[in-house]
Amino acid sequence: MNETTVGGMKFVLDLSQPLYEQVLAQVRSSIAKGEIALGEKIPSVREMAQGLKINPNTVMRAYQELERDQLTETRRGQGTFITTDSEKVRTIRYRLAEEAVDEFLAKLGSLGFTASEVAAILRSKGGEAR
Amino acid sequence: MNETTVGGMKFVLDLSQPLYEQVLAQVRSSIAKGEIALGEKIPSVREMAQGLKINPNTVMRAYQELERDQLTETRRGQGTFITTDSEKVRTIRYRLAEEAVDEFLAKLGSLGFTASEVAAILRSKGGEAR
DNA sequence: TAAGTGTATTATATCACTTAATACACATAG
DNA sequence: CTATGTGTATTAAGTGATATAATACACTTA
Repeated sequence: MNETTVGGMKFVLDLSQPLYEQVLAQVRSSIAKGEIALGEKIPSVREMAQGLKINPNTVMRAYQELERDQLTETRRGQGTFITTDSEKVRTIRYRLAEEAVDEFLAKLGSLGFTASEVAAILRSKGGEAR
Repeated sequence: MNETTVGGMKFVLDLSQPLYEQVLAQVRSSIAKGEIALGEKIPSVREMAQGLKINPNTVMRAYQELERDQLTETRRGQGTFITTDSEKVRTIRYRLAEEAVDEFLAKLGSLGFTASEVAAILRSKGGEAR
């Protein structure tokens, strides 16, 4: 596993997905899990780019999407900071969860599984989400 | 909704995903749900391409993946037919379901949801998968 | 003033996807 | 045998998203 740590956050990047989406998802995950404190500064665009060995523009793209979701606030000349509003984090977290659920149910629905079948499958694997 | 019907199967294509994947998924869905009978012939590559207004090569790509999964058998000069082996269909159906479950649990796990939380969310929306 | 922030711009390269145009091998109806 | 309809292969071209590179500018702080 090609694992890198930048600013206290772990990153695993591959080529199966756009890099900016992976960076976005993994920073967001750190925020959602509370692995990074509210109000805390995250690495600068250039730092992150160097640490991950990718282009600053690619990091920028991820950072801008974080700000669009109001998970971060950027202060010109200072850096990018996690929001101090815990309600924002909660909201985004549940929004993303709901999207995942909808997509999941749609996919299983298209395969002809009923709700109770889905529940049964999940019960047999449910131990995996901590 | 840009809906088209070809060979008794409904198709909705958009630009959010590769066309060949959408065709693949929607034919597969028809098979999994039993909307199309085992052994039945599906539209020829050219027919399907014309009906969906896409390139024959794109349809080919979808059809070849169906055959690789052994959901179809192709007979040169005759056409493409749904497998007569119901066990094959069952197998693929569960494989796809399992993949979807794993992906889903991984995603919610990365958002810091526990198994019981996932179960709770699903219970509140479970009515949607038939 | 210098160094470190976010941000914008322009250019280039690469890759997946899609289309287009042909051509070939095979099966079947006439 | 011929015509038509199958799957299949090949080559070429175009498009769009992604990523990199190089540079510049506005702002903050030590």
